[in-house]
Amino acid sequence: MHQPFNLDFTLNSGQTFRWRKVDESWYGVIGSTAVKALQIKDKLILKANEALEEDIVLRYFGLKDDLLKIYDSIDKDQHIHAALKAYRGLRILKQDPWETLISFITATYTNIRRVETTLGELCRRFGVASMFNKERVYLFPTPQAILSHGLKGLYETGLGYRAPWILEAAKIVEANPDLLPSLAEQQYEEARLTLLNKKLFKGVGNKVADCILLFGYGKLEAFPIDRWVRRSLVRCYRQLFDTELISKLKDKSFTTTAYNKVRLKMIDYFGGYAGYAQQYLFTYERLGSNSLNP
DNA sequence: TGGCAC
DNA sequence: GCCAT
Repeated sequence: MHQPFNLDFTLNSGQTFRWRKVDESWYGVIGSTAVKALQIKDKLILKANEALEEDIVLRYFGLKDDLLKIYDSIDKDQHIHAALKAYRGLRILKQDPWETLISFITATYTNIRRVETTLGELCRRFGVASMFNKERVYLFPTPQAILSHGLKGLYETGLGYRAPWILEAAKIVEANPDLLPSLAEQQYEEARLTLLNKKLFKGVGNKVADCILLFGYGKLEAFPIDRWVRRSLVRCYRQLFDTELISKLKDKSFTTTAYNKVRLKMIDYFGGYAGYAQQYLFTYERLGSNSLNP
Protein backbone atom coordinates (compact mmCIF):
# COMPACT_ATOMS: atom_id res chain seq x y z
CA MET A 1 0.00 0.00 0.00
CA HIS A 2 0.94 3.60 -0.42
CA GLN A 3 2.76 4.61 2.71
CA PRO A 4 2.39 6.12 5.14
CA PHE A 5 -1.36 5.86 5.72
CA ASN A 6 -3.45 5.89 8.88
CA LEU A 7 -7.17 5.31 8.39
CA ASP A 8 -8.21 6.32 11.92
CA PHE A 9 -6.35 9.63 11.81
CA THR A 10 -7.69 10.34 8.35
CA LEU A 11 -11.33 9.70 9.25
CA ASN A 12 -11.09 11.34 12.70
CA SER A 13 -9.51 14.60 11.64
CA GLY A 14 -12.62 16.72 11.20
CA GLN A 15 -12.57 16.71 7.41
CA THR A 16 -15.39 14.19 7.04
CA PHE A 17 -18.46 13.60 9.18
CA ARG A 18 -20.23 10.50 8.02
CA TRP A 19 -17.90 7.55 8.54
CA ARG A 20 -18.92 5.27 11.41
CA LYS A 21 -16.60 2.98 13.28
CA VAL A 22 -18.11 -0.33 14.41
CA ASP A 23 -15.64 -2.54 16.21
CA GLU A 24 -12.51 -2.18 14.13
CA SER A 25 -14.19 -1.35 10.83
CA TRP A 26 -15.28 1.92 9.31
CA TYR A 27 -18.54 2.09 7.34
CA GLY A 28 -19.12 4.82 4.82
CA VAL A 29 -19.69 5.78 1.23
CA ILE A 30 -17.30 6.39 -1.63
CA GLY A 31 -19.02 7.84 -4.66
CA SER A 32 -22.35 6.07 -4.45
CA THR A 33 -20.93 2.81 -3.19
CA ALA A 34 -21.31 1.62 0.39
CA VAL A 35 -17.99 0.43 1.75
CA LYS A 36 -16.41 -1.10 4.79
CA ALA A 37 -12.83 -0.06 5.44
CA LEU A 38 -10.40 -1.66 7.82
CA GLN A 39 -6.73 -1.09 8.36
CA ILE A 40 -4.57 -3.90 9.62
CA LYS A 41 -0.95 -2.85 9.97
CA ASP A 42 0.01 -1.49 6.59
CA LYS A 43 -2.91 -3.01 4.74
CA LEU A 44 -6.11 -1.21 3.87
CA ILE A 45 -8.89 -3.75 3.46
CA LEU A 46 -11.84 -2.50 1.48
CA LYS A 47 -15.13 -4.29 1.00
CA ALA A 48 -17.80 -2.76 -1.21
CA ASN A 49 -21.37 -3.74 -1.91
CA GLU A 50 -20.76 -3.34 -5.63
CA ALA A 51 -17.83 -3.07 -8.02
CA LEU A 52 -15.52 -0.26 -7.01
CA GLU A 53 -12.49 0.78 -9.04
CA GLU A 54 -9.26 0.76 -7.09
CA ASP A 55 -8.42 4.06 -8.70
CA ILE A 56 -11.51 5.65 -7.13
CA VAL A 57 -10.49 4.38 -3.71
CA LEU A 58 -6.92 5.63 -4.03
CA ARG A 59 -8.18 9.01 -5.11
CA TYR A 60 -10.75 9.24 -2.31
CA PHE A 61 -8.30 8.45 0.48
CA GLY A 62 -5.63 10.76 -0.88
CA LEU A 63 -3.40 7.77 -1.49
CA LYS A 64 -2.22 9.29 -4.75
CA ASP A 65 -0.49 12.07 -2.85
CA ASP A 66 3.20 11.47 -2.36
CA LEU A 67 3.00 11.99 1.39
CA LEU A 68 6.71 11.64 2.05
CA LYS A 69 7.43 14.31 -0.50
CA ILE A 70 4.73 16.47 1.08
CA TYR A 71 6.20 15.97 4.56
CA ASP A 72 9.54 16.97 3.20
CA SER A 73 8.18 20.17 1.74
CA ILE A 74 6.19 21.34 4.79
CA ASP A 75 8.47 20.19 7.60
CA LYS A 76 9.68 23.72 8.25
CA ASP A 77 9.95 23.96 12.03
CA GLN A 78 9.67 22.08 15.31
CA HIS A 79 5.92 22.72 15.66
CA ILE A 80 4.78 21.25 12.39
CA HIS A 81 7.41 18.57 12.85
CA ALA A 82 5.78 17.40 16.09
CA ALA A 83 2.33 17.36 14.46
CA LEU A 84 3.57 15.41 11.45
CA LYS A 85 5.15 12.90 13.78
CA ALA A 86 2.10 12.51 16.02
CA TYR A 87 -0.36 12.03 13.17
CA ARG A 88 1.83 10.37 10.60
CA GLY A 89 -0.33 8.81 7.90
CA LEU A 90 -3.15 11.33 8.11
CA ARG A 91 -4.23 12.10 4.58
CA ILE A 92 -6.52 14.66 3.03
CA LEU A 93 -9.57 13.07 1.49
CA LYS A 94 -10.99 14.00 -1.86
CA GLN A 95 -14.69 13.95 -1.13
CA ASP A 96 -17.72 14.66 -3.26
CA PRO A 97 -17.97 18.45 -3.79
CA TRP A 98 -21.73 18.59 -3.23
CA GLU A 99 -21.50 16.68 0.03
CA THR A 100 -18.52 18.79 1.07
CA LEU A 101 -20.38 22.00 0.33
CA ILE A 102 -23.40 21.03 2.43
CA SER A 103 -21.27 19.50 5.18
CA PHE A 104 -19.20 22.61 5.78
CA ILE A 105 -22.17 24.96 5.59
CA THR A 106 -23.58 22.76 8.34
CA ALA A 107 -20.31 22.81 10.28
CA THR A 108 -20.17 26.52 11.10
CA TYR A 109 -20.73 27.78 14.61
CA THR A 110 -21.10 24.28 16.10
CA ASN A 111 -19.05 21.30 17.09
CA ILE A 112 -18.12 18.22 15.15
CA ARG A 113 -20.37 15.87 17.10
CA ARG A 114 -23.45 17.89 16.35
CA VAL A 115 -22.52 18.14 12.68
CA GLU A 116 -22.25 14.37 12.59
CA THR A 117 -25.69 13.99 14.15
CA THR A 118 -27.33 16.54 11.86
CA LEU A 119 -25.78 15.20 8.65
CA GLY A 120 -26.58 11.66 9.76
CA GLU A 121 -30.20 12.69 10.16
CA LEU A 122 -30.20 14.47 6.79
CA CYS A 123 -28.92 11.34 5.09
CA ARG A 124 -31.18 8.99 7.03
CA ARG A 125 -34.25 10.93 6.00
CA PHE A 126 -33.40 11.98 2.45
CA GLY A 127 -30.65 9.65 1.31
CA VAL A 128 -30.93 6.32 -0.42
CA ALA A 129 -30.30 3.50 2.03
CA SER A 130 -28.06 0.62 1.28
CA MET A 131 -27.05 -2.28 3.47
CA PHE A 132 -23.58 -3.44 4.15
CA ASN A 133 -23.35 -6.62 6.17
CA LYS A 134 -25.64 -5.69 9.02
CA GLU A 135 -24.78 -2.03 8.83
CA ARG A 136 -27.16 0.37 7.17
CA VAL A 137 -25.39 3.04 5.16
CA TYR A 138 -27.05 6.04 3.54
CA LEU A 139 -25.94 7.84 0.43
CA PHE A 140 -25.72 11.60 0.68
CA PRO A 141 -28.99 13.09 -0.61
CA THR A 142 -28.90 14.65 -4.05
CA PRO A 143 -29.99 18.27 -4.56
CA GLN A 144 -33.18 16.91 -6.09
CA ALA A 145 -33.91 14.78 -3.04
CA ILE A 146 -33.48 17.78 -0.79
CA LEU A 147 -35.71 19.93 -2.97
CA SER A 148 -38.43 17.30 -3.01
CA HIS A 149 -38.66 17.33 0.79
CA GLY A 150 -38.67 21.08 1.09
CA LEU A 151 -37.85 23.47 3.87
CA LYS A 152 -39.99 21.82 6.53
CA GLY A 153 -38.24 18.52 6.05
CA LEU A 154 -34.88 20.24 6.33
CA TYR A 155 -35.81 21.91 9.59
CA GLU A 156 -36.72 18.52 11.02
CA THR A 157 -33.15 17.31 10.56
CA GLY A 158 -31.88 19.85 13.08
CA LEU A 159 -30.24 22.16 10.57
CA GLY A 160 -31.74 25.18 12.32
CA TYR A 161 -31.20 28.52 10.60
CA ARG A 162 -29.05 26.81 7.99
CA ALA A 163 -32.05 24.98 6.55
CA PRO A 164 -32.96 27.74 4.07
CA TRP A 165 -29.32 28.06 3.03
CA ILE A 166 -29.15 24.36 2.26
CA LEU A 167 -32.40 24.50 0.33
CA GLU A 168 -31.10 27.45 -1.65
CA ALA A 169 -27.83 25.65 -2.34
CA ALA A 170 -29.79 22.67 -3.65
CA LYS A 171 -31.73 24.97 -5.99
CA ILE A 172 -28.56 26.59 -7.30
CA VAL A 173 -26.77 23.29 -7.91
CA GLU A 174 -29.86 21.73 -9.46
CA ALA A 175 -30.25 24.71 -11.80
CA ASN A 176 -26.53 24.75 -12.70
CA PRO A 177 -25.30 21.17 -13.00
CA ASP A 178 -21.95 22.38 -14.35
CA LEU A 179 -21.22 24.73 -11.49
CA LEU A 180 -19.57 22.39 -9.01
CA PRO A 181 -17.68 20.40 -11.66
CA SER A 182 -16.38 23.64 -13.17
CA LEU A 183 -14.64 24.57 -9.92
CA ALA A 184 -12.45 21.52 -10.38
CA GLU A 185 -11.12 23.04 -13.59
CA GLN A 186 -10.15 26.27 -11.90
CA GLN A 187 -7.02 26.98 -9.91
CA TYR A 188 -7.37 27.41 -6.17
CA GLU A 189 -7.50 31.22 -6.05
CA GLU A 190 -9.84 31.44 -9.01
CA ALA A 191 -12.21 28.83 -7.63
CA ARG A 192 -12.10 30.63 -4.29
CA LEU A 193 -13.15 33.87 -5.95
CA THR A 194 -15.96 32.10 -7.79
CA LEU A 195 -17.26 30.82 -4.49
CA LEU A 196 -16.85 34.06 -2.54
CA ASN A 197 -16.99 37.09 -4.82
CA LYS A 198 -20.24 36.15 -6.44
CA LYS A 199 -21.63 35.27 -3.01
CA LEU A 200 -22.91 32.11 -4.62
CA PHE A 201 -23.98 30.23 -1.53
CA LYS A 202 -25.23 31.58 1.76
CA GLY A 203 -23.14 30.17 4.56
CA VAL A 204 -19.97 29.97 2.49
CA GLY A 205 -17.41 32.46 3.75
CA ASN A 206 -13.62 32.36 3.84
CA LYS A 207 -13.20 29.33 6.03
CA VAL A 208 -15.98 27.23 4.53
CA ALA A 209 -14.76 27.99 1.01
CA ASP A 210 -11.26 26.87 1.94
CA CYS A 211 -12.61 23.65 3.46
CA ILE A 212 -14.62 22.89 0.34
CA LEU A 213 -11.63 23.51 -1.90
CA LEU A 214 -9.28 21.47 0.26
CA PHE A 215 -11.48 18.49 1.17
CA GLY A 216 -13.78 18.41 -1.86
CA TYR A 217 -11.46 19.44 -4.68
CA GLY A 218 -7.99 18.53 -3.52
CA LYS A 219 -6.72 22.11 -3.77
CA LEU A 220 -3.87 21.29 -1.45
CA GLU A 221 -2.61 24.84 -0.95
CA ALA A 222 -5.92 25.88 0.66
CA PHE A 223 -5.35 26.75 4.32
CA PRO A 224 -8.68 26.90 6.21
CA ILE A 225 -8.38 28.91 9.41
CA ASP A 226 -10.80 27.92 12.15
CA ARG A 227 -10.57 28.40 15.90
CA TRP A 228 -8.13 25.50 16.35
CA VAL A 229 -5.81 26.68 13.63
CA ARG A 230 -5.99 30.21 15.03
CA ARG A 231 -4.97 28.86 18.41
CA SER A 232 -2.13 26.94 16.85
CA LEU A 233 -0.90 30.00 14.96
CA VAL A 234 -1.01 32.18 18.07
CA ARG A 235 0.76 29.54 20.11
CA CYS A 236 3.44 28.52 17.60
CA TYR A 237 3.69 31.01 14.77
CA ARG A 238 3.52 34.41 16.49
CA GLN A 239 6.80 35.43 14.89
CA LEU A 240 5.23 35.37 11.41
CA PHE A 241 2.74 38.13 12.24
CA ASP A 242 2.69 41.61 13.68
CA THR A 243 1.09 42.14 17.07
CA GLU A 244 -2.06 43.63 15.57
CA LEU A 245 -2.73 40.52 13.51
CA ILE A 246 -1.97 38.30 16.50
CA SER A 247 -4.54 40.09 18.61
CA LYS A 248 -7.07 39.66 15.82
CA LEU A 249 -6.30 35.96 15.67
CA LYS A 250 -7.18 35.81 19.34
CA ASP A 251 -10.67 37.28 19.25
CA LYS A 252 -13.75 38.06 17.21
CA SER A 253 -12.08 40.82 15.21
CA PHE A 254 -10.76 38.23 12.75
CA THR A 255 -12.16 39.88 9.63
CA THR A 256 -11.92 38.87 5.98
CA THR A 257 -8.93 41.17 5.58
CA ALA A 258 -7.14 39.57 8.51
CA TYR A 259 -8.12 36.09 7.34
CA ASN A 260 -6.60 36.74 3.92
CA LYS A 261 -3.37 38.16 5.32
CA VAL A 262 -2.89 35.12 7.53
CA ARG A 263 -3.94 32.66 4.84
CA LEU A 264 -1.54 34.08 2.26
CA LYS A 265 1.28 34.24 4.78
CA MET A 266 0.81 30.58 5.67
CA ILE A 267 0.63 29.50 2.03
CA ASP A 268 3.81 31.49 1.48
CA TYR A 269 5.41 29.85 4.50
CA PHE A 270 4.42 26.22 3.87
CA GLY A 271 4.10 26.32 0.08
CA GLY A 272 1.81 24.40 -2.27
CA TYR A 273 0.93 21.78 0.36
CA ALA A 274 -0.07 24.29 3.01
CA GLY A 275 -3.40 22.50 3.28
CA TYR A 276 -1.64 19.42 4.58
CA ALA A 277 0.25 21.52 7.12
CA GLN A 278 -3.04 23.04 8.20
CA GLN A 279 -4.66 19.64 8.68
CA TYR A 280 -1.83 18.44 10.92
CA LEU A 281 -1.73 21.65 12.95
CA PHE A 282 -5.50 21.54 13.33
CA THR A 283 -5.52 17.93 14.52
CA TYR A 284 -2.56 18.44 16.81
CA GLU A 285 -4.14 21.48 18.40
CA ARG A 286 -7.53 19.80 18.77
CA LEU A 287 -6.50 16.32 19.92
CA GLY A 288 -3.02 16.92 21.27
CA SER A 289 0.04 14.79 20.93
CA ASN A 290 -1.58 11.72 22.39
CA SER A 291 -2.50 10.25 19.07
CA LEU A 292 -3.64 6.98 20.62
CA ASN A 293 -6.55 8.73 22.25
CA PRO A 294 -8.30 10.81 19.61
C1' DT B 1 -19.96 44.75 15.40
C1' DG B 2 -23.29 41.52 17.65
C1' DG B 3 -26.63 37.76 17.16
C1' DC B 4 -27.46 33.09 16.03
C1' DA B 5 -31.11 27.22 15.48
C1' DC B 6 -30.71 23.42 17.97
C1' DG C 1 -18.11 31.23 11.41
C1' DC C 2 -21.33 33.85 8.65
C1' DC C 3 -24.76 37.28 7.93
C1' DA C 4 -26.99 41.49 8.48
C1' DT C 5 -26.63 45.94 10.26
